[in-house]
Amino acid sequence: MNNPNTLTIGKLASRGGVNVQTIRYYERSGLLPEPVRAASGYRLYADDTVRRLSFIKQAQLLGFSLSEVQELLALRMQPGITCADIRQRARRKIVAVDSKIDDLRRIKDALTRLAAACRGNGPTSDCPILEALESGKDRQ
Amino acid sequence: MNNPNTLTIGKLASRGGVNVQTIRYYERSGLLPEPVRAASGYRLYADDTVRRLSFIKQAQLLGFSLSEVQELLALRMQPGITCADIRQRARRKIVAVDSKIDDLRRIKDALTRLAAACRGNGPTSDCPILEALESGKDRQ
DNA sequence: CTTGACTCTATACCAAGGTACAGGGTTTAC
DNA sequence: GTAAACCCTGTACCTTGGTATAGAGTCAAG
Repeated sequence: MNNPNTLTIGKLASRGGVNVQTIRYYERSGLLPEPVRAASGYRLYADDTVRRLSFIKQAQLLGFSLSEVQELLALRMQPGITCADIRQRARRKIVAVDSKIDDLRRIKDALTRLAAACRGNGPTSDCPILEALESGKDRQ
Repeated sequence: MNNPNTLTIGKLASRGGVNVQTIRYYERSGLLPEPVRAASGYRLYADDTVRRLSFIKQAQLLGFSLSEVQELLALRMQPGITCADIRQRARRKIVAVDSKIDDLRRIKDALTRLAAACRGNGPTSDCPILEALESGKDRQ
């Protein structure tokens, strides 16, 4: 029983490294359960809520949106859900991240081609970069 | 003089492949100049406005934000600005895109490591992915 | 017992890039 | 000559992930 509801929202915020407003926002969004309240109406959190905050932040860092984080949190609690289901989510996210990397790579290639085509002297009226943008021919 | 102001906003929109609202939005944002007006108040555009719309869209596809597009458009008109200035912008954008690619690659690596650590059998309570998220140890 | 720090709710605001709607006037096609 | 299709302005709304502000109540220290 080292888990009494003793954290006020401000303490939870500073331990979790987030803003007080953010915690209330997460509660509104369903990412954090509604906490118990003191007689004054103050929210009181258990210590392990810090870990839940950490979960949310780490998942965000890995590219999961808050609604995806919510799904992960919900999955975790559902009986019959296995590790494989979670891994499935991770794999789908890997595919999505890969696709974004490809997009950016194509963008980079197009920019690189344009920058190489531009000799860097002469007025902007002759700039191949600007010409490509106008005619829409920068993607080969 | 094959450039009279004959395009209504709807025709410009369909030729440019954008929404009528979008054109008005671009005007508000300073990306498109205020067009001349018919006696009725209707906007009338020259044919080459289609090229300007194309410029905007292509630059967006290359990762430029609308405010950056605005800068490019402004640069183009400034006397004394050369091709090299434009190329400079392109190179800065390449660096930014590269940095985003690196971020995504790090994310992908972390996800891949986690997915590999997960054997896929067993309950979610033992899932290494979920554990990593909770303890914040997924980045090595 | 007062002052400052904390908390409460409700609401508004931010970026970015638009989209939608209301309530009117205009133009075009039949 | 009328109905559909178009255009006008102004305003509100959307997403995502929060942040800020107002006005009020509460808690802890001196």
